[in-house]
Amino acid sequence: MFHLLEKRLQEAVSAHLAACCEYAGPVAVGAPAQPEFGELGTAVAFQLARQWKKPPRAIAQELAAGIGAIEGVAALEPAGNGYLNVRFERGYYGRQALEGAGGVPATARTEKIIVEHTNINPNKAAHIGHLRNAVLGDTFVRMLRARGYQVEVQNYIDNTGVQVADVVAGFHFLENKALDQVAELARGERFDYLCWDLYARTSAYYKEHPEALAWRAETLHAVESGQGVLAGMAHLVADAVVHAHLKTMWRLGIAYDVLPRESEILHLKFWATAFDLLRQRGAIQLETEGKNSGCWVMPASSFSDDSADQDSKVIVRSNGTVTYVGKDIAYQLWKFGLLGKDFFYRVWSVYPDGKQVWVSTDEPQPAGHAFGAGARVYNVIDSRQSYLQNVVVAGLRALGYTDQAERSVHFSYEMVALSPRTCVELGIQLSEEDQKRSYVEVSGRKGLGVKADDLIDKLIETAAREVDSRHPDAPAAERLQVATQIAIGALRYFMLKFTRNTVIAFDFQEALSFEGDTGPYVQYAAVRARNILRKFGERGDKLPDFAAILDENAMRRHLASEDFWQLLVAASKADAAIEWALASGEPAHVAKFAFTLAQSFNNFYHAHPVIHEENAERRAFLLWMTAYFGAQLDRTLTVLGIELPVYM
RNA sequence: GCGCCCGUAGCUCAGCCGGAUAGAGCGACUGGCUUCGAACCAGUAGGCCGGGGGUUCGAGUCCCUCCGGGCGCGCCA
Repeated sequence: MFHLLEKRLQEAVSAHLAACCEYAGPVAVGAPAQPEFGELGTAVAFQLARQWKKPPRAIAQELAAGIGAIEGVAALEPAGNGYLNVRFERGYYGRQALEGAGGVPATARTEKIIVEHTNINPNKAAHIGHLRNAVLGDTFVRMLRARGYQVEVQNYIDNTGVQVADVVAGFHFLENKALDQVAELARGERFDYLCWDLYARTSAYYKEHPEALAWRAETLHAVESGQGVLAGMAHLVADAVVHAHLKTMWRLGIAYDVLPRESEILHLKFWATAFDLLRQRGAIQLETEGKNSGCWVMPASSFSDDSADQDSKVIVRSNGTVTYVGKDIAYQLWKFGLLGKDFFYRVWSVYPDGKQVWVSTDEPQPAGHAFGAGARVYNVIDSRQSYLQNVVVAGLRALGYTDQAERSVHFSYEMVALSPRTCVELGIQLSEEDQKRSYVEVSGRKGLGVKADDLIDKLIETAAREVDSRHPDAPAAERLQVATQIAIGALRYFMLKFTRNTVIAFDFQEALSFEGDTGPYVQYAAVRARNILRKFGERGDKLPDFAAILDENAMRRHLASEDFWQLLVAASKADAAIEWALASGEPAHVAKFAFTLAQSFNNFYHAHPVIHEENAERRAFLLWMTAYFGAQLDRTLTVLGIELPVYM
């Protein structure tokens, strides 16, 4: 609702300035510093003052007089040295909020947006760093969908890379396991945990015995040829671990549409096609001398401003194999539908809610689902890869796809490290240097880190203790469900409360907290709102007909109270918050808004008893406010992927 | 050496293309449960927004510079 008025004001001011003075510059509209100043304001008069050589205050006055009536706006007030503040018509605003105006985007958007996230190497269990990736990506998807965008969620599976090869080498060479033995293990519980340990052990073994690296080479070679025991084992391991990852992510409410796999990129020769394109259009060139002799490289001038100081990037090695960046360029081309090739697809698995997730395959399938060919692509990838992501985008540009290069976004985020205190809890030995730092980086290769499922389990355990003590008589299964929802709420909120370029120093104590700026705080507010309405019903009262009782005049009477008015304005900002978060690419803003909204409701809850209100009209208003807050909290939590427990 | 990111209250962090008196949570201290359940609320203390220069009517926000910290810069992915 707020967003609607915000847009309306912005358009009115812009239109007026265009008509009267041929001004076409930007007009920034936002909430004033103090609520007493009004609901919205603009400082545009200060900008104009310079050009027009007039005092800003005079301009603000002219604007106030010239803009004319705006639907829903009661007054335009010049203020301070040149601000123009706006007061809403309270009765109108309340009534519009009641009728649900401004809740949905006016037009559904047809272009397809691809969001790629998670992308965990399928050779070990997911850890907290992967959780940040997946939660950020999933929440961004939910934000887009909430605003009417069509989104396709991809989770890229590198099932033929070094990491999988190392685990396979571990099974085969280090542990002398046969294919059927590994298959047996893969059918068991927590195969991803077993791989986690084996991966660490194999990596450690390489370090002690560098000659064992030949195992890796042999395995990679076998995987590429697709023949033999090692190749079969690689398939088995990767598939089993992908199933484990999807299960872990599903615990957090995260699902995917399609899993494009590296193996099909190889078999369907995506790279060969991309290579022809790159060569024909001169994006890459064959080096004939120097250290990169025999390699196809992308010149530094393609991706760097001061190319004198930068090395060119090898795309094809001197032995003819393609690097990661090369494969990623091919993959990006496919995402935009520019490769002229596609995968075949089959159903990988079905989620408990019936939704299907598809996987790429090289075997022809009956015509069915098609994926890729997006108009816009977001790649949720850790900021440590920004150099490589730049090269990939430069590849698009060098091919002449400048539009697509601009629509390919590296949705980057900083790593999740561990607090020193948490390292001690996990029994990780810290050097003296590390102890002084505020955080310590995790390492999958060394097996150091917090596994996602362990963390979720620990959160559920902590939440369950609280739930059990508060609701000892509730059925056990229900208590567990509530504890799970609280745990997931806490975890998702924790991963979202930081802006993307903040390094998270993960700390158990902090993450296990359910008070203050946390997910459960927001859930608690929403549960309270629903409890009021439920309790009201349990007393045998019927919910009043809000639309009939609360006409514009009634709204105006109740919203004359500054207290109620500020609460309603705060509650009505959900769309504005989502829109802002989308524009700035910061899911954290939605989390922040959810917290502020919950705070507002808790204030309301504490200050105004609803059920015990004796005046019927006022009670109806309070009940409506409760319902409105509840709906807004619910909506915001949905965007954050946080569920609403039946009680707390 | 080059590139990117960070530096705001004791701690962890917000701060919407530059706008009015810099905010929140935690921690500390004081108070509030026989009410719609206190996973809550009200209040107090706590700041030269890393230092210095510049642009501007106006700078936590933009530019330059220095200091401190992190991450990248492979024919690994």
